[in-house]
Amino acid sequence: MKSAKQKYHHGDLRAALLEAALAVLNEMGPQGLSIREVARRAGVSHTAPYRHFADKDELILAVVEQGFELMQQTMAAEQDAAGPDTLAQFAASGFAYVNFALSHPAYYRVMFSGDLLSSKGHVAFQHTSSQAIREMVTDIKLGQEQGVLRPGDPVMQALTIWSTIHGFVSIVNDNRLSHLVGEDFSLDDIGVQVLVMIFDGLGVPEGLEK
Amino acid sequence: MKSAKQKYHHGDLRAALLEAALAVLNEMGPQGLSIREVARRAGVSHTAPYRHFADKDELILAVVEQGFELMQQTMAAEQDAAGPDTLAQFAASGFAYVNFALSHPAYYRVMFSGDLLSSKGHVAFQHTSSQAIREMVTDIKLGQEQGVLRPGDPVMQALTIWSTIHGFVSIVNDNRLSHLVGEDFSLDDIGVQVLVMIFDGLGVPEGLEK
DNA sequence: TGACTATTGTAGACGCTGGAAACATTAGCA
DNA sequence: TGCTAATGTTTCCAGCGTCTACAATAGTCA
Repeated sequence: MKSAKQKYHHGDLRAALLEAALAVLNEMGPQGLSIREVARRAGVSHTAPYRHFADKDELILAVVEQGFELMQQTMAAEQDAAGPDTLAQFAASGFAYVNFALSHPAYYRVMFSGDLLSSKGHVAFQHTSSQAIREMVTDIKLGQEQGVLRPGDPVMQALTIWSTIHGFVSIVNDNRLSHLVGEDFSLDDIGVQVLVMIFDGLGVPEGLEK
Repeated sequence: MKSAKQKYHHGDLRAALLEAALAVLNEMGPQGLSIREVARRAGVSHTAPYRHFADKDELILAVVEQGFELMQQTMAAEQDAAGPDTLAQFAASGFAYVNFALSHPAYYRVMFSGDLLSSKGHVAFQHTSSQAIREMVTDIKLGQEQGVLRPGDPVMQALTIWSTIHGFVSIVNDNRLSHLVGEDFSLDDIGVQVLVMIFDGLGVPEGLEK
C-alpha cells in the first residue's frame, strides 16, 4: 500500500525518473540501470517513462546533462569563493572538479563513460563536455597573460590538465588504487600531490641536470 | 552451409570465443557484446560458452587478461628496442602505451572501463592493472637514480604519469576531441605534446617569474 | 457547465538477453 | 571394447527494451 494517495497522473514524473535513475546508478551500478527498474522506483508502469524519454539513451543523456549542470555550478561557486588570485582560482577549479568526481562517482561515471549508451546515443554524448573545456581554455589564457603558466598552446595545456585530472579520478573511481590509500594517505592528499606534480613537471629542470 | 565440416567438438572453442568477443566489441561496441552473439559467431549453440566461462563476467575478464598480456608484450618490445638510455626507454614505454590504447580501442576500453561487468565481477577486475603500475614504479626509481627524474615519491610520480596517459587516451577514445584533430594535428603530435608537458610542467619554473 | 482533445499513464505483446537443467555426442583411457 | 569425463545442444525461465492499443485525466473553448 502506498502512503500517498495514488493519482493517475504523477505530477512531475520526468524529475522523479531522473532521481530514481541516479539512485539506481549509485546503488546497483551501471549494469542495474534499466527503464523498468527506474519505473518501478517511481511507482509507475514500465512503459510510462516512454512518455518523457524516447528511449533508454535519452534517459541516460538527461542524467548526463543534469550532472554537467551540477558540476558546473559547483566549480563556479568554488572559483568565486577563491578570491581574485588567478592561480588560486585555477587551483580551486581543479579541486572542485576532483571533489565532484570523487563525491559523485555515479554521476561522473555516466557523464564520461558512454559505455551505457548505444552507439546511436554516442553522437549526442560527445558534445556534452565541449563547454567545460572551452571555459578551461579561457582560464588558461588568463593564467598565461598573468605569467603563472608557461607560454604555449592553451588548448594543449588544457588537454594535458584535463587528461591528468580525468585520468586520476577515473583510476580512483575504478578502485584501482585501493592498495595505496591507507592510514597514511587520504585521497585528498594524493590528489593535491598529483596536481602539484603536473604544475612543476616530473623532469629535472634545465640547468639542474647532474 | 559452413565451409568446413561441422564437428560436434569445436577443438579450441575457448580461443574462438575470445576472438569473437573482441570482434564484437570492435564492430558493435560494448552494448553489442552478448554471450549469444559471441556463440553465434563461433558457430555454436548459445549455451556452449558456459562450458568455458562460468558467466558473462568471466568471458569479459578473460578478454581483459588477454589484453593486458598483449599490451605488456608490446610495451616490453618497444622498451627493448629503445636502446640503453633510461629516458629513451621511458619515453618508448609511454608511446607504446598510448599507441596500444589508440590502435586497440576495444581492448583498452574493456580493460579499463569495468562498466561491462556486474558488480560481482569488479572484484577480480581491480587487480588486473596492479602489475603494470608496479613495473612503472621500478622504472621511475631507476630514472630518479640516474638523475633524469625529479626526486620524490615514485609511487606518486607513477600515478601522475599514469593518470595523464590514461586520461588522454580515454578522452581520445571517447571521441571527445574530434574538433581538435584536423589537418594540422595528428593524434600522435598531440600525444607527444602532452607527454612533453607533463615532463616539463605547466607552471613557470622558479626564478623565471615575471 | 459540458464536451472535445491533447497529455500522460496502463496492459499486453514481441524478440532479445543471461542463465539453469536435462540430454546428446564424443574423446580419452582402462 | 566399454566406461567416464568433457564438451556441445535443447528447452525453458525471467528480465530487458520497445511497440501498439487502450484508459484516465487535464486543459481548453463553446
